Amino acid sequence: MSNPTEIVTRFAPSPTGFLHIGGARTALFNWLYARGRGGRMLLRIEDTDRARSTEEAIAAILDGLAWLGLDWDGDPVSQHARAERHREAVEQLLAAGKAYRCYASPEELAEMRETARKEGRPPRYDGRWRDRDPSEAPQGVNPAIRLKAPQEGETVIEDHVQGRVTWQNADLDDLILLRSDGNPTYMLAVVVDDHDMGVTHVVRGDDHLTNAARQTHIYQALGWNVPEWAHIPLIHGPDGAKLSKRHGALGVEAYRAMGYLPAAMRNYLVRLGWSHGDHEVMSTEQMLEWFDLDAIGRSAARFDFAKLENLNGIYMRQMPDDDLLVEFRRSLPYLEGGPAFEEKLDATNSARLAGAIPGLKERAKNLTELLANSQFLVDERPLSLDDKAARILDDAGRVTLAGLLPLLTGAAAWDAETLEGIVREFAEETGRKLGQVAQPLRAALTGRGTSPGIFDVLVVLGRDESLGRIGDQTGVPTD
RNA sequence: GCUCCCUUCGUCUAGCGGUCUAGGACGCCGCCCUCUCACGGCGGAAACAGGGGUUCGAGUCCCCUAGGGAGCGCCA
Repeated sequence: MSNPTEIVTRFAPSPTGFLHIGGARTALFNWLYARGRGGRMLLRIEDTDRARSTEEAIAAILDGLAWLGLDWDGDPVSQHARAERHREAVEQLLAAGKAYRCYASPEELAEMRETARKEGRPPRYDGRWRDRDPSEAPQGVNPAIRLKAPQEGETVIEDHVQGRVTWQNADLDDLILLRSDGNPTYMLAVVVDDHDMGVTHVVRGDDHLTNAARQTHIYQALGWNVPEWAHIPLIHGPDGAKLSKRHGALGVEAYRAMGYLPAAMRNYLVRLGWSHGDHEVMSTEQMLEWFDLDAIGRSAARFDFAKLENLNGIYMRQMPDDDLLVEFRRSLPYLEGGPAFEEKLDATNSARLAGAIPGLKERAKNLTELLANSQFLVDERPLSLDDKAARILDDAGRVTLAGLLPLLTGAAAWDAETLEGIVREFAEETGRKLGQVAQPLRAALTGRGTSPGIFDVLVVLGRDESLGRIGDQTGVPTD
């Protein structure tokens, strides 16, 4: 029922851990390519390794994709569940004489690799059972099934990213299709599944590049069309080495916990290895329109937190206040200290938060910072002061506040314009610079040395709370 | 060891033989704005890995060297 020219991609993670950052980018590329061209993206869980696959990992991967805003068509396919079909394909190959039973023991195999290495040849199977008569099979040994791969000539793949890549068939060996316990190998399963699922474009990490050559042999033996390939470079850590846990190879949920926005994450990831002229910030719509496999670079990119941070800040500032507020509240359960903050969001504090968002979002590059900078809104009197605030509220600072308090108490209206007028006038008449008044005020109102504009803070906290907090620092009780 | 891939500012990249005295972004430095911190604005330092070719002309094409990466399993 599928359109013959329709593009079908797939993301095929193995559920042995979380969705790491490289996998997330691979998924994004698959998604962009398919969705940008009216095609479909499928999801397949490569769970043939039963010992290492877990339900939790599957859940984490689906959750990570959902958070990133990447969806797929149909139900996720379990590779393990298709083992019968994989065996069936091998029977077909056996019947056609394109595969054979191999009785070589693990010891023999190890020895083969050893000698090959010594002689400066690539370590590979020597094909000792390739043309041997079945009657020579040892008793009581279950054979593995190997592909009878071409031994001469060369195998060429035309890759959308890597270009034309050529291997001498002599350097490739007869890979195992079915293990001696009857279970299909990854190499076989991938080919059969991609074919059956109608995948037209295989977009994956370039650690699979050589696999493409060997898988091509399987496609050819089965008489199937070879899909289009796009092997994208891996992401490296800041030091240029393979991305490891101490770099950025965290699960995407870790980025959520650090307070990054999914949209910013997508934008950062898509620019790693791909670009469209000088465009740095682009909407998802633009990505879908511009993204192309042929424009992906061939060299590995390093993961740079500073740039992610900057992009995330841009997204936060660009986002409408209401949207950011929703996103922020939704992420609270995942942020450190978020749940405690959430508990304090009664009607009053929620209103304060909503009112403070415009001033807050200019000053935070991620939601974790936004949370930290929002803390003063829900803190209870009397506020505890951080070091900087304590220094500002020295004797002189307290005297200043004591002088200002009555004027604020008598404010005709509690809006930014009126309050600014009062404070500026007070500063002028008492021969102080505005900063000499604003800073003590800030310290008293927020308990910190930095905050959004002080007049906005006064308005957001409201008259009673503001006067109360100032009073707490002058020793003059107001309620 | 063998096979394959890669190499432009610290980082992500633009560049698809002449428009490159190499452009943008992050980061960094300086100045401005300013009630703090940010935002914003302006300016600055900063790269074609090295060597050979090809060509009238090379960051762009070819080769070599060096450096980096990936793969070489009855793992995926």
